[in-house]
Amino acid sequence: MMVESATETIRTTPSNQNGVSSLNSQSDSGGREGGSNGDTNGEVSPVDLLHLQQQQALQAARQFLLQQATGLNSPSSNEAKQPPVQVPVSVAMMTPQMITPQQMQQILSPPQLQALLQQQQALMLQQLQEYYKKQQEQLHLQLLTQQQQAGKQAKEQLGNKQLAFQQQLIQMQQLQQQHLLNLQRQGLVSLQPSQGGVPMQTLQQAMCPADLQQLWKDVANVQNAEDNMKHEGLDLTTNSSNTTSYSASKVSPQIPHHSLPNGQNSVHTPKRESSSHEEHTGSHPLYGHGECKWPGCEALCEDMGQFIKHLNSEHALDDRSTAQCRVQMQVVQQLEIQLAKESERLQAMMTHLHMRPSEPKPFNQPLNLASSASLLKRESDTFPEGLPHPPTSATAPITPLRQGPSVISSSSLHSVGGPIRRRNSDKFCTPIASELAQNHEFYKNADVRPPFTYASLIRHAILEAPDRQLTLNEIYNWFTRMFAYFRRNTATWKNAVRHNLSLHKCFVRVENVKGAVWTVDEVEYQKRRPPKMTGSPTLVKNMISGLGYGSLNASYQAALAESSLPLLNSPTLVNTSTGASMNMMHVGHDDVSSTVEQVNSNGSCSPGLSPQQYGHQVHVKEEPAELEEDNRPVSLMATVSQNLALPGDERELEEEIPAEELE
DNA sequence: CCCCTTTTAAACAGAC
DNA sequence: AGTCTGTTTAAAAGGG
Repeated sequence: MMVESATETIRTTPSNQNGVSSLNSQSDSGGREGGSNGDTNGEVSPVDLLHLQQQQALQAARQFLLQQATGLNSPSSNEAKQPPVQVPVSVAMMTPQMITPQQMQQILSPPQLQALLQQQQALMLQQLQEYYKKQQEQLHLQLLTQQQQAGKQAKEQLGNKQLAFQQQLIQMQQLQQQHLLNLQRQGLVSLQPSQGGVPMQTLQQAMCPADLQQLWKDVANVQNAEDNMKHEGLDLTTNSSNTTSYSASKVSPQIPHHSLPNGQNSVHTPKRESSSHEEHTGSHPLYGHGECKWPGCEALCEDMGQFIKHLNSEHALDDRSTAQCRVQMQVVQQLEIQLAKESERLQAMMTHLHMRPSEPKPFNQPLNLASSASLLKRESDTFPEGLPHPPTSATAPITPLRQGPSVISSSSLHSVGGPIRRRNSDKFCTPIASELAQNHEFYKNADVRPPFTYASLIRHAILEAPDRQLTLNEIYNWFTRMFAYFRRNTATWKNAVRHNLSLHKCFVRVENVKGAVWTVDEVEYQKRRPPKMTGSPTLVKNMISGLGYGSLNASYQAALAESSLPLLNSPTLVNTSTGASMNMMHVGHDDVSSTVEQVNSNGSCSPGLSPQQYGHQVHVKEEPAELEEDNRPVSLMATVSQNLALPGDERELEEEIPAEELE
């Protein structure tokens, strides 16, 4: 393989994601105090430029999210063609101020980010070019003017000024080139919707981390201003306008807002169909805590009368209100669909587990974790599994919302936290496969370090093999084949691979006819890493709060099913859904990986559980006994039943759900 | 601060 | 002798 030979010595930065961040830092710092603007006119400085970019990105991002969230198909978006670049509603619904950059990354899957980025980059590029052009023109003009006046002015002065201008001009050009180069380097310039392999990196490189951070921050800030409208949350109108004015004013007014098909959509849409506005009655769902609860509005109204007045004046039947209304309708619609689905699923699950289908509790549902993107973050043993075939979730297809198996990946969750631990959730089949598949493509082409540990990668590689065993060399090949990242620094990661193979008990070396092969001892693998995973509690909470929207990540569901089933009995937990369920989800989510992986090899699995896992391994070394095929598959069921049987018994729970998590 | 996991580096041994 | 494989040890980084 070229891989081997390609032992590039180029950027051998051992540090993980360094490469990514380092690149961009320049753009950021570059503009910083550049103070270049000060003198001549109120020219826009690099700093402003950056702001501009950020704003654009921000807009694009918000647009994207909202778009996805509302399900409104803006004709302009080119992702239309692209498969499942979707963001779960819940994401958009999340309390804005809580969305951190990291979470964003985690929320959006690589492909999504790519799409988003591409969009945004296209815009930015375009605008940048225009901007540069303008600037140059202006400079030239000024230069000319100066020259003309030169005659009357002291030569020295002129010389200085000219020099200054020229320098500025040069600076501009350099900046521009640099920027373009930068963009090109990342392949951003070619905004083909193909999405083939624009790596995550791209995003990060195109915008330095700082930019990104800023971007997210801005998003948060802007939205922050509107307090929590998580419920109503979809009011783009105010948001977008705020955003623009707010920041645009700071920057340069030439920011074209056109890029936001959606936002305007809500404002300008001339349609006035649905006009469900018959609020103002006794108890006003739109009024609470002295505030108007209209999406995006938080006008303070001391009393009902005032509120009514406000309502009639501010939220009369106009285009805007209508648009907002429609959005809300969509939201509700989606939620209903989702609810129905989840309910159905719950029923099936309970039935399957021999539980009384008690009340179709509508409550469990609200747990949508719209997470996606299994972006960065290491951990999550999960692995982008879906390599071979994306077994669409057994359930998912229809709803636009949920349709995104690709969008939702458990990994994201874990990622949040860190190491997570997996349990025997392997039995579950989750729809994430497809998503992973996507990610897989991504990692294959993007020189991005996969967010998985060596151990999980190795395991995956081995499990993916026909007979679940690979030679060291085959493992190497798998790495290089699957991840662009591992096509360099071979010595380093190979050493790591060997090290991992030797170090972890879960990897068993088996003497084979033609040599030695490595296999995976699932039991051991599951055992390791007792440390509880902790997804960022915040994120979790956010998701929950923002939740109620979006789709329930299958993986989470699986996790939920696994770990929480026993808890379903407890009304408290169920109702509260938030805390408890969240945690539970957490607990399980890392399992996804395994789940996924299994899905892969098996090809398909029933939503319930797929018994046959990679059960049989070629045990050799030590204790072969325990893990007979028969035993494995049982785990889930066993666990469940055990739990069911002994509600009070902590045994299993302890393992799966550390006390704290249950808290 | 301690513990644990993961990653990276590197030394070393045995086999080919 | 050089390369591959495997095993170990150590240290640093990150998180809980």
